[in-house]
Amino acid sequence: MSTDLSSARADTRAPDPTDRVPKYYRVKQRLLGMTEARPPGSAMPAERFLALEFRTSRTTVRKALQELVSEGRLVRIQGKGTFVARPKIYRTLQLTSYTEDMRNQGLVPDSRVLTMDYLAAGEELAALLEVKRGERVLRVERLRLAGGEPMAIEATHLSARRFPGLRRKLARRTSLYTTLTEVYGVRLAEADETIETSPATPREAGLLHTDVGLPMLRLSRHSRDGTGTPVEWVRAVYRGSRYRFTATLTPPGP
Amino acid sequence: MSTDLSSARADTRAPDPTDRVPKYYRVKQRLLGMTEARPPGSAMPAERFLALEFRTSRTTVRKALQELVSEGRLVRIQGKGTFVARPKIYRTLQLTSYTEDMRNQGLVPDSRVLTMDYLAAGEELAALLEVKRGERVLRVERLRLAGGEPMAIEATHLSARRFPGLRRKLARRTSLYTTLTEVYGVRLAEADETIETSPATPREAGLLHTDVGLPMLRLSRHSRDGTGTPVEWVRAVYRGSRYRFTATLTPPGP
DNA sequence: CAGGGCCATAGGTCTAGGCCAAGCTCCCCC
DNA sequence: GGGGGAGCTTGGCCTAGACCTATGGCCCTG
Repeated sequence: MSTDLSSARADTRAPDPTDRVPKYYRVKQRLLGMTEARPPGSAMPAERFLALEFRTSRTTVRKALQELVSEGRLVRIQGKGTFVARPKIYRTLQLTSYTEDMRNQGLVPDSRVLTMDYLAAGEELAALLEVKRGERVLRVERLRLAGGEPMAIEATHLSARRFPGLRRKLARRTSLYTTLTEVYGVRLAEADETIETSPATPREAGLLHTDVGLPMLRLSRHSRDGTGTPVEWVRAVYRGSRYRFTATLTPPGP
Repeated sequence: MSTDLSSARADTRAPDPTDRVPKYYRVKQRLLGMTEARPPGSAMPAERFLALEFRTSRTTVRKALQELVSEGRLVRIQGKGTFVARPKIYRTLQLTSYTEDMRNQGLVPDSRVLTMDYLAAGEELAALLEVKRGERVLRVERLRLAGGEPMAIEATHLSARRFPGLRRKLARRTSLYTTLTEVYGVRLAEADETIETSPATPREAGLLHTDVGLPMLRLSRHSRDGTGTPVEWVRAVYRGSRYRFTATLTPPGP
């Protein structure tokens, strides 16, 4: 086990630099084996114990564990321990509501409004919503839960002029999309979505019960109604370790 | 600077646990400021220098730098230094070819075949391609480049029986999709795609000139022709720090 | 003048260990 | 019997430093 380093050094230049495997990565693979052998929810050995067992430092074990956490295979809870995680959830990239989408997977959805306020449209936001610069925009920031677990943070921006009184109406109702249809007669027809990955900020980590710096899936959506007029602009952050997006594609139009 | 921790401890239970900011994160934000003040390609100070300047350990500086790398804001080159990165590239989630998509963004695309071999379909692959278990499947693994820079690894799986001689034909031609259409008369009509994030393996990191463990965007695509028959099954890995996916969505069908 | 080797400097990996914060258990005391 | 705290265990954060490899400039030599 300790000869591998020297043997790697022996062949001065490997044909492709594919073989150099850091020590933490081999630890990770052994841990992965342990993970797969246990049912979700079961406890892993403590970090200090693993460090002894693998004859390495706790730092190295932690790096391996952290990658497994970011893959959604382990969950760490300070003061309790490290546990095998449950499989990822699918999120459909369609114009479906979060509530609907989660129910289809047999999960109990829930939403909590974090903030609901007005702000003055800046350059970019004004262009996206087709309002004048400085016009009032309603921002609704919600925490999305599934089975009691926080899953995503979603900030929706809508023109305050176009949807008067929306703020008060939303205080009582749950679904934004239903309200838009029933009260304002607006139905979403299409949307552009962008997906990328980036690490969690401290605020996001706190709200999502996740660690700072873990990879998140960042999604932004720009939806329009049947006439092509913009309705909403959304920025959402999903826990990368819990989610997976699916979409159905068709060939480019013209 | 050192009172923040004790003040956080003072109020026994903060309303939301949003404020606890690790030291490396504050370092990151200062580095982010430096990043934004410099043009792409310019050099950042050395890690050891930054550690002295911020009165912290090199480990902490490295953690901050690593997050900025994973966000695609910095690039690190061993032996040279750390440099400000260029902005992310968009990849359209449509049934367009990689080549076409990159050209639309003014980038020079290129592909290199890594491996091209046959394998026997396992349970899962057989179901996806609608072939019998054990039937021969052609796997083409390609490295995708843009502007000379490696961007993604793509492994395409196709039924060998349905596309006889494809292997030889692909040796000369560049585009798989064009070959399918012109030689076999097959045109892709729709596809299911799944997107998630997970860390780079050593092999991927080597091929993509990236660091092991950095978040990648993992995409799998299942395409069908006009009759609904499966044509290909693709697994691809894109550099999360360089890419961003976009899709246009429509409401659910029925 | 070209080639080759030395060396300084950059990032890459790993160690050993300190202290903090969150859960849990158990026991003592009222 | 119940409440509260002490003390253990677990993960979270940070330090200081060793040793590695890749790069590139400098200098020496043929």
